[in-house]
Amino acid sequence: MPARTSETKDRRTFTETARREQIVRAAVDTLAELGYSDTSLGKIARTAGLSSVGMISYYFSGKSELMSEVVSTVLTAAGEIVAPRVAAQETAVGRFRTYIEASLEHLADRRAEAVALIEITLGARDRERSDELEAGATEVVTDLVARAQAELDAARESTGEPAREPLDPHVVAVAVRGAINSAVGRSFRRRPGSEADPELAAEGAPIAELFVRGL
Amino acid sequence: MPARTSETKDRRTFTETARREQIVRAAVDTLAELGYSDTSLGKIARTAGLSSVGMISYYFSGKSELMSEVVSTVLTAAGEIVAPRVAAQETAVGRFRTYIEASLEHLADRRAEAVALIEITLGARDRERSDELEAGATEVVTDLVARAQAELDAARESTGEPAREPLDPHVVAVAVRGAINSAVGRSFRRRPGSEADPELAAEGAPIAELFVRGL
DNA sequence: CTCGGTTTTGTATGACCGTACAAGAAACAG
DNA sequence: CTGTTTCTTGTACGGTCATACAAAACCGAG
Repeated sequence: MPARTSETKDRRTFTETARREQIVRAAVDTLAELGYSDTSLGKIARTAGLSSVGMISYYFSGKSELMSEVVSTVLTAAGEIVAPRVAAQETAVGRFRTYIEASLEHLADRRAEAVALIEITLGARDRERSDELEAGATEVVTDLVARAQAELDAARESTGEPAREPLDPHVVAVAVRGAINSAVGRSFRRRPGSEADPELAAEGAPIAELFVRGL
Repeated sequence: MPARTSETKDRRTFTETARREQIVRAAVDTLAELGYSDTSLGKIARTAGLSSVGMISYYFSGKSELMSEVVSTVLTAAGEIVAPRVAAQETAVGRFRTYIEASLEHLADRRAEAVALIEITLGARDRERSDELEAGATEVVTDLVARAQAELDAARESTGEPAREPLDPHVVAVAVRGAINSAVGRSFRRRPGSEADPELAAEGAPIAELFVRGL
């Protein structure tokens, strides 16, 4: 074991990162095409063009780690696209609207990733981590909803409009996330495959409008 | 083969109907507890208190038929509760609102059935039938949405209120169904088990209000 | 009691799964 | 060239699954 200056371990070989990426991509495509229950390491290896399942075992400690890697890869990519667009908005309503629109536009471009994520979330037996993730996402939306609500209420008060009975932001947030997932599912049913779906991207605006009107 | 007057086959033995019912109930509970991918005929037999899986094979042609029976049983029960309540409403908005409220109240009382249905829908490999079912349900909602929209538009016009840009009823319907499913899923995550969840039942009104405001 | 259908039990089979592992091939450093 | 590490291949094991099927138990009618 050679002594290094700062790091004691060389972290990742070139081959290793490339292989891991290749396998994760194949896992995403397989999950999207076959669903969680019909996805096996053998099928993933086949999709990836690997001649042996042993390959996957070499680069991942097991199926569980591979699935975790898929989830974190997909979520990280989504966050990097959506978060800055949301943050760029100046009003709370704009941020809420943009979250929905940007999410659907992003998912329309990467439907396989989106479906793979849903499959893992609903299919994996180890639900603790999935639930944690879902809860985190819902919490973000809850915050966006609450702030948009406050902004709209203030605006209504200043123009003398009658106040509305406030809706529980958490309930609204769950509805929003359900609407997004449902739209993605329908898009995939309507047109299976990995190509982008412009119809899905176009649904962001009306869905956002629907919820903003309701706040 | 004895010749009968009208029916050539005696339809169902007493034992047969009772056993089928017992097995379907056990399937529902198992699906709700373990999820589709961890549900097997063996586990279902165990839940039902049967000493052998052969029992299931005797009363059902296979796993596929059992799952179909679960789906149709659950959907029939739901329809019998929700449909008359919806039909009793006099206004289109009332029918739309009642659909959401009655659905959530019914599902709150029978969460195991609801979760089992979702598990089959998302987990079963034979997606044709599930997609057909989901499409049918969404079509019903689409109709409710379109009529409520028309009613609200007419009301706005008669009071001189400005007209709203109309939202695609199909997009709204998908959002509604997603919101319902999402609420059920969260209820089950919050409190696993088969007992009724009063919180879920109470969410019907605000969710309906949210969508009615948005139309 | 006896017989014929119905119901229940128990087991066998073949397929697929995740994982482990041995052995070979390739890349590479000294 | 040689030894070592990294990478790849192929196979084998233990387990679970859906299904099929044979034998036993049950039960009502004649």
